[in-house]
Order: sequence, then C-alpha cells, then structure tokens
Amino acid sequence: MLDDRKIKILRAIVVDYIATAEPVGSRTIARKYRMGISPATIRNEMADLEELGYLAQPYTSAGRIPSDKGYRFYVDFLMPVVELSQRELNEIRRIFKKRVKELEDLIEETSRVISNLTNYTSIIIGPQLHESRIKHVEILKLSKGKGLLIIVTNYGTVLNQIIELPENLTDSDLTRISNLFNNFLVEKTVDEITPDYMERIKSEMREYEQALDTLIHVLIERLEESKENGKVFASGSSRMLDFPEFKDVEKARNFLSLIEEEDFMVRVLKYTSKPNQITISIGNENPWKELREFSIITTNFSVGGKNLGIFGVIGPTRMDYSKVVSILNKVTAYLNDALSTLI
Amino acid sequence: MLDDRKIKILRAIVVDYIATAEPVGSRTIARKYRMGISPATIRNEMADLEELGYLAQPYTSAGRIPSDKGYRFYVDFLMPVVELSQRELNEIRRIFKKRVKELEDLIEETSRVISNLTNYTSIIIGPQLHESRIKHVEILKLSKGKGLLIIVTNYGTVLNQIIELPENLTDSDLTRISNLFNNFLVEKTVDEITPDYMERIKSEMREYEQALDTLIHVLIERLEESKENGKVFASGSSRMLDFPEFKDVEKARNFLSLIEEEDFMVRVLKYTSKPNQITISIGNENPWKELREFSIITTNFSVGGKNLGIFGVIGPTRMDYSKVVSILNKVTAYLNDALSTLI
DNA sequence: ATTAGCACTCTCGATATGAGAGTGCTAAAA
DNA sequence: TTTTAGCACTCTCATATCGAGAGTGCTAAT
Repeated sequence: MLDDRKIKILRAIVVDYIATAEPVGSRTIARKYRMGISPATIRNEMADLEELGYLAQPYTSAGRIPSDKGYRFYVDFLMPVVELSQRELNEIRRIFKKRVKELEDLIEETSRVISNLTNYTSIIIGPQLHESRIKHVEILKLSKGKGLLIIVTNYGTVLNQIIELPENLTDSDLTRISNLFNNFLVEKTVDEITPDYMERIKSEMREYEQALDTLIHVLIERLEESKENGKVFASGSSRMLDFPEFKDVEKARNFLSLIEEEDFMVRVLKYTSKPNQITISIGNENPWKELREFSIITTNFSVGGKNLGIFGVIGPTRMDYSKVVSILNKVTAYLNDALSTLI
Repeated sequence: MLDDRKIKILRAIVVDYIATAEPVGSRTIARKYRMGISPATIRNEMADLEELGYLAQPYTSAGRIPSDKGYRFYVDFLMPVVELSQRELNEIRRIFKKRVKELEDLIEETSRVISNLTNYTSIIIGPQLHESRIKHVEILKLSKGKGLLIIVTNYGTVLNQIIELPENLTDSDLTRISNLFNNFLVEKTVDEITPDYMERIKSEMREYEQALDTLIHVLIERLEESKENGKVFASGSSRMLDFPEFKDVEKARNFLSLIEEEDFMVRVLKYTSKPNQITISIGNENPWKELREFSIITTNFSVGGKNLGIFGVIGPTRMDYSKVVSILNKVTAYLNDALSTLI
C-alpha cells in the first residue's frame, strides 16, 4: 500500500491536473502544495508512483499525469466531499420548483441542469416502465380505418400508437373493446402482461377476433419496447469542446458522434450503473474502446424504491470527480423527492 | 446583367468551390471546365465579377470564392435540378415503409434521414397544433390528489399533463367532468378554445367550481403552448465537424451551442420559412449575426393542406444547394403522403 | 534518507525560408 | 478591340531551425 507521503503527492498531482490540464512537475508540487520536502525528493516518489502504475508521463521529462489507476485511487480513497455553492443549490431548486407538465419534461430539465452545473455532457434515460402499472387503456377512432391506442401508467406516462382498425367497427364496438382491455389490464404491471395472458382476452370476445388479433399484437409490442427503452436525452455536448482534450477536431468529432448514437449510450449507461448508488467508471475500466479516454459517472432515480431511470455524466478522465458526485447526489435527492410527490 | 461568359465562369467557381472548399484560380477553371479561353481572360472576367460583388478574394493573390451574392445568383438562376441516386431513394423509402408508432417518431426519423443524406445538420419542428381538432379529453386519477389530463387531437397527437385534483373527488365525479369536457371540446379546433368559451363549462357545473377552475386553467395553458411549439429535433450536428469550415474548434463550438439553443432555432426556422415552398437563406441574408456564415434551407410539411411543421437544413454557405433542395423536395413529398394516409 | 547540482531531454513558440499558387499589368498577337 | 503570353509580385503554407523553459534522473554531498 502507499505510504502517507506518496498519497499526499498523488493527491496533489490529481488535484492539480484536474484543475489545469497540464502535466504536473515536482517543483509545482513543492511550491504550490507546501509539502515541506524538496523537489528532488518528490521526484523520487514520483518515479516510484509511476512504477506502481499510478502516474504516467506523456513524454520523457515532462511532468506527470494520473493514470486511470491513479484516478481510481483518488476516487476510492482521497476524493473530498464538496459542498455545493449557494448559486448551484439555487439553480437546482429552481428547476424543481417549477410546475411540471409531463414526467418527461422534468427529466429533460434535470439533464440540462446537470450539464449546466458540471460543465460536462449529461445523458439521461427516461422512465423505464418495467414495474409500472397500467392505469387506463383507451382506443379512439381518428378517421376511417385509423385509430389511436393510448396506454396510461401509474407514473403518468402516456404511450400512444397509431393503429389500423377494421372500417366496420362502430364506436360502441370500440367502447366495448376498450372496457374489456381495461378490465384485463388495469392495475397489472407491464411485466405481467404476457402474450399468454392476452390470449384470454381473445376468447372473451370471439366476435371481434380479427380486430383483437392485431390490436393485442401492437399493444404487446409497444409495452415490450417501453419496458426497456425510455427516451434518451443528452445535454451540453458542445460544452466538451471547451476542454483542451478536444482541441483536436478529430477527437471532438468522435465524441460527438458517440453521443449521438443513442442506442450505444443506452447500453453504456445500463452496463455502467448499479442500482441506488453512484458509480464511477474511469477510462479503460469501460469495456468499450471508444470510451478509453472518458469517464462516466452514473446514478439512477426512483420512486417508491422502484428504479425508474438512469442518468449520467460523461467527460474526459481528467474530470472533477468530487464536484460531479456532489451534484449528482444533490440532484438525485431532489428528483426522487419531486417524483414521489408528483405521482 | 451578366453576360454569358461571366455566368459560365461564376457557375464554374461556385460549383468548384462547393466541391473542394478551396479558392478557385483562373488556371483551374480554364483546365477543369474547358472554357476555350485562356487563364488571363478569365482573370479579367473574375476581376469584373469581384467588382460586381459576386466573388470575393480571401486574400490578395489567392483564388476567388463566391460571395453571398454569388451564391444567391447561382441559386436563383444557375442551380441544376439533380436526380437522386437509387441508393438515396431507397433510404428515403425505407423510412416511410416502416410502421409508425407516433407522429413524433415519424418526424424524428425524417430528420435523421435528411441529415444522413445531405451530410448537414437537420432541424425539424414537430406538429404545431393550431388547426388540429380535439378528438378526446380524459381525466384520470393517478393517486391521492394527483391526476392526469389527456388531450388527443385528430392528428393522433397526445398531450398530457399531470394535475392536482381535490382529494374528495370521486371516480364518478371525474367521469362526469370528463364527459362535460368532451361535450364542449370534441371537434373544436385548438384555436377555438378560448378562455371565454371555457367559462361556459363552469356555469354548467357549479358544484365542482373550484376543481374546474384550475383544470380549465391548466388545459388552456397547455393548448396555448402546443399551438406554437412543436418539439424540436436536431440531427447530425457532429457531421459539421467534417467540413474544413469547422477545423477551428472555436467555430465548431459556436455552431454547436447555436444548435443546442432550441428556442433560437425555432425562431430562425419560423422566420426563414414560407408556406409550401422551399426557401433558401444565405449567409448575411439571415437577420442574425450568429448565422452570418451559414445557409439555411427550409420547407414545411402539411396534411390536408394544413401546415403541420417546418423542417430545415443548416450548413456552411458553401453548401450543396441543389442536392439539398432535391432531397428536401423528395422527402417532403413522401412525408406529406405518409401523413395523409397515417391520419 | 534527503537534497543540491547538473547534464540531458523534450516541447513549444518564434523566426526564417522556399515552394506553390495565383494575381494584375503590360505589351504583343489575333 | 479583344485575347493572351509573359513576368514580377504577393501571400500562404509547410517545413526547418533555434533557443527558452520546464522537467527529469542521476550523482554526490549533507
């Protein structure tokens, strides 16, 4: 294990590098962090730390920068808990004081605040409906042959889907079918609504067999989809171009295309996050080589203990971990609170 | 007016510059575009064209590049109509063959195709509900004190809004209120639902006066909002970094922040577009100085002659205007068609 | 065990240089 | 009168050179 002095030096390097993005030299540390030992001694320690894998040197005779392992050590053992400033707190509160329209908007706003406060890119996966309960089902006729299937869940999420209806179906037929669906589906969780279960509806109403066939098919497909895939929002990807890490346009381009690939980002967030805790994934710890130079910090939000969605911050490995963690902590608390009173 | 030879030269310069992003010299034109006149003659003509404001010189003794006026002339008089390739046609058809879930998804997909095919950034304002008719209103109880107001329009768009309900309201109260709302609102256009009109509902049901008060307020607010503001989608902003215009990170950063500002982009699209035609706005023709170096091509989509939304492509003034116009034309046709059968 | 001293390494910014592309002008050719 | 060849000139851009500066590792002294 590292001795006390090595730890102090490692901490100084990580902190300084996060702040300046410049490789940190022995002289800087001695002067700026008042270690009480000479640069030469620090140099020796730094050589040790490099050998142990905590530091790296961009090129011979430059200062040192933290390696992924260095950041990991910092994150696990050294990172301070920072208090948010009054300004930051106000900004968070402001969002959650506004009256909400839809769940989705609240979540989108949340993503925006996180990005504003951290200056990194924020990504959020909206409500996943796994454990939600059906509140209401409605089938409406829009025009000849076209209808709209509407499903409402107890989280206030509304799914809808344009469907084809047999032209001879009357309004009262539709009402009967709607009622039947409601009888079968209301208060069931999305997970409980299996194709098998739905087969029973068909036997209830043989007369509409054909209409029900497609209807049920569409409904199941739609629910299946919403189980896993909440909508994805990303905010503040342009902010990243402020960091020296992206002064090279090629790198900026790669990062932005990555963010635009929603499916990929969903997989990343899902893989990275663990329920009810903040997880930090640093550089090469990510199993995707495209993310080798990024760190991802994720957490989830929930209501009544049920996991609803995931959000995360992505930035260069030289990330202000402690600030991001504080902000995520605070925002999650507010969001969970808002959700539980909202619903 | 320009004589024939000047026009030929101007065209050559615009075409070449759009393709290469390099200032075009007299020699290049003589060789590549086989004018049958010598570079010296071309030089004289180019000097004239510059004096007339159609060309500009990035610096003394570089080649010429088109000015905004030059592009404008090209767009108005010289631009060829290009046929789409089979590949491009297929890509467009593929999108519109898929079964649609919601109107919004179709629109989002459309935006994505446009960006894919043009390689520029595509922006789209989703359905504005001005002239849509209310199909159905539903008020559901989600939990104690919380409810959900759902409004369905004849375009299959579903608005929803979480609301507070008096705790003592029973389910049958809600049904009565829902029915009342439906009686008053169904088949009305969004524009027709004014606060005055809604006052009459209250007089119908004095017993629920307080509940109705907030309910009506929320409903009107929600409709008001949806009249103007469809959701905004942007696709392919990262693509822009491929253009040499953005090799400077600072410029890339500015562009991306611009795109992220949805409100601004909505204003731009609305100001730029004219109903039922493709409009092209070049560089300084845009009244916003932030857009001085960009061109915007917009058009709108509609169903049954009613304007539903706007979409546009934004890119550097050195834009492949004819290609973008062809693609927008084709996509609008397909989209309008899809919308009319969808609804 | 620590540190001063020093030679050495590497980057980075400034400066110089030359090739290349292109122009405008003049004078000759058509 | 119009076109063109020729040429001197301008400006950019890529490359090379150079020195300052920052930082290191090693050695020897403390």
